[in-house]
Amino acid sequence: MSRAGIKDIAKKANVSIGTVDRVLHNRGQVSKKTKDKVLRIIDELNYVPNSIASSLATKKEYKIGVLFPTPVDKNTYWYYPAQGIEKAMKENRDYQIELLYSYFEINSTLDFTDKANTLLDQKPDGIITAPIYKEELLQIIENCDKSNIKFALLDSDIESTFRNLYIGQNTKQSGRVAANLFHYSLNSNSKTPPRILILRAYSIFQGIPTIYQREEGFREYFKETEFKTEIITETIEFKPGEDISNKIHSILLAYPNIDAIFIPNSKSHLIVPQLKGVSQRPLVIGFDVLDENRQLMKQGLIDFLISQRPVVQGYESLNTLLKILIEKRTEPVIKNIPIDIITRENLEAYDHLNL
Amino acid sequence: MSRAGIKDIAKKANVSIGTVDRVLHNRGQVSKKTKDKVLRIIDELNYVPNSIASSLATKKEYKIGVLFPTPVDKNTYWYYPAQGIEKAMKENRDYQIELLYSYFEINSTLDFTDKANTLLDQKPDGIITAPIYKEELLQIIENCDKSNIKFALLDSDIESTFRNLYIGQNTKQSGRVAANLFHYSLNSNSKTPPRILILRAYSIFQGIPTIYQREEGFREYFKETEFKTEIITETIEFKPGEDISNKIHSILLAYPNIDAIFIPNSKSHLIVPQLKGVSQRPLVIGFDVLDENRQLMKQGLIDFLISQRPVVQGYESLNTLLKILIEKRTEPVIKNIPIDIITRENLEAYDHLNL
DNA sequence: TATACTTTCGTGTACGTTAACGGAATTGTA
DNA sequence: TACAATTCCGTTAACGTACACGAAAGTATA
Repeated sequence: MSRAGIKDIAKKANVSIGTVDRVLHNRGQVSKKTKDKVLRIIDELNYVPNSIASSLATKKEYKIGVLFPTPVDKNTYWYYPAQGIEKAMKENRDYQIELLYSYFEINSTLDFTDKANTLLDQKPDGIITAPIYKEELLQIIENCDKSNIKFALLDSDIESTFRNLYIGQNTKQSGRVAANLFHYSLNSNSKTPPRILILRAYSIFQGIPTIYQREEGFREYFKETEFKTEIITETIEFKPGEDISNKIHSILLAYPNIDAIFIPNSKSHLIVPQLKGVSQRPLVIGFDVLDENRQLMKQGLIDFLISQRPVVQGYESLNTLLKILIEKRTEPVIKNIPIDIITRENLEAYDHLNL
Repeated sequence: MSRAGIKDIAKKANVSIGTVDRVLHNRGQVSKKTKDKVLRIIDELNYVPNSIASSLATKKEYKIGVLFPTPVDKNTYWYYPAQGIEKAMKENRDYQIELLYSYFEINSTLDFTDKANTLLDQKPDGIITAPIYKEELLQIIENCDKSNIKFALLDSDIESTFRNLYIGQNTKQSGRVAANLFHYSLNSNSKTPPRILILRAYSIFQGIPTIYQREEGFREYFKETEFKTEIITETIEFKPGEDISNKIHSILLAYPNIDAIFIPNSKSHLIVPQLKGVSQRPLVIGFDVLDENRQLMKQGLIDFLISQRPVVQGYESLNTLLKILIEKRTEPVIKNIPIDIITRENLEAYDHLNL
């Protein structure tokens, strides 16, 4: 026999499907006695709702807010999660989903809270965003909890005290992966230990924890292994759109005999073009396969890129959030994103939708 | 206004929904004149069927055959695609799918055609299998075409002259990826060029094209770059279950000063345990994150594994095949699987479901 | 006991599509 | 022209669930 439905339950419990429905959705209006009976039978038949029929019957429209930093172009990380969300929208076009996009200035905590609150005013069923400014975010999440707005966090290094949906990579570990690749690639039996430059360039207010966590993993790896290195660190803070080629140029000039550069965020494309003239090119590991990074890797200016699949993250966020809303789930869902190693040789094998 | 439905079309065309349904599904019984009219209006309203309602209304049961080599345990590659298929089954439990599993002896072409034909006798709607024995497969595919049985090929290096669904990796390129990793990791400025051993071990009758294609890419890479290497090749054919540790041991003894070993298939776990005593351990690159390979990588006996995401392949095969059957698609679908690079450091970040 | 109110429950319609059934219109045959 | 065969098309009952509506039963108040 095929799966038990609401009708089977009703028959077996000598009640109507209406009653079963009320029990299933906790709508009250059912005496404790019959409720218990129905629940028992639901359990007995181990009823699983037919989500197809369910979503056909409900005409509910889901409003979902998307709160990202403004993506200027394909060289902004935040361009990509939105791609994944759009893909998920297409696949779920049978559901009524209204997307409320909202963008905030990446270097302004004020703008973040501002846009977040505007979004909340529209009373969405769920919100997709990222923990760029954790302190401020905590406030927002508290509000959401009160209004029962579901929460999906991308790029979140998972140590959730919050609710709902978390999608992200083990950030520290991704730094270790970078170190490991250097370990393999740098010549160990030269007399002096290899010199590695860690180059942080960001326009986020006070930087973002991600960068430091990656760096932490990076250093930890070398400390654990017997591999000796000399690590130099440089930081560039800049405004979005600002031309920093000079700053970078002078840093690179200051350290002429560097063996490797570690760029702990997506900004390789701002840095490595300055390496074009250099004779003994250092090894470069960066993050995120942005459009320009991809080009520079093809040209041989970037050796390794570590991807955190932003498109997949976006895709999964909407998909899973929707599932949470439909199935009225409450336990938090955690999706761990693999740490992909991209080189010139496997770059083409990843189409942009699974990056 | 929301999406146009079958009813809207009917109204606008002054026909009944029955007629619209007939033209939508090409069931005939409609005069050319009204058919054209309906088609025009379908186009005008750019009607997209509501697949939710559709799948609720059809009670069709889909029979899908799965034809794989017998998976003995978690160290058989073919254990993993089945995992993915099971995952897809769970997600699609609202559809009525009957899975017809069929396993053949991996070293017998006869058993393959035999099991394949038995499967076809059961008249499935689709078949999922892999091009292990291409010649024999061609026959089967021809038969399927005649009976309009849809075909999904896993692990297929895409150069499809066939139909339906192809899922696979660019095999040759994956060999290049391996070479590229050696290129980074092997010490270039020693006096003698590094010595690389290619070790093929298989129990498939006459080997499988995949192995040779990977090898081809591997050699091609070194030929293209100026990187000098000495490449030695050894082959071991064995019966499933046979203990080949002695054979491997003697091969490794024969080449004591090897710098690296390239294992172009999933059999690392049969080979590298023999390296345990060796003082100057060679670099090892293998394929596929099987259970044992994973352990050996953790122990440091395997440096890189290249994954072709067998679980994902299985998952996608059923999912997409189902979509093809439901939407009655005819154009072939091709899914390109990324070439994942796995190391000790990012191993844990891939849970077995996205490998 | 009559009336009003509350709780509990059953019925019916809807969601958009599928597909069987049978009636009307058209064509063919004598 | 009458009748059968065929083609065309409309009606209707599903599919499993959601939810509004109102009826019945139970409880409280006079």
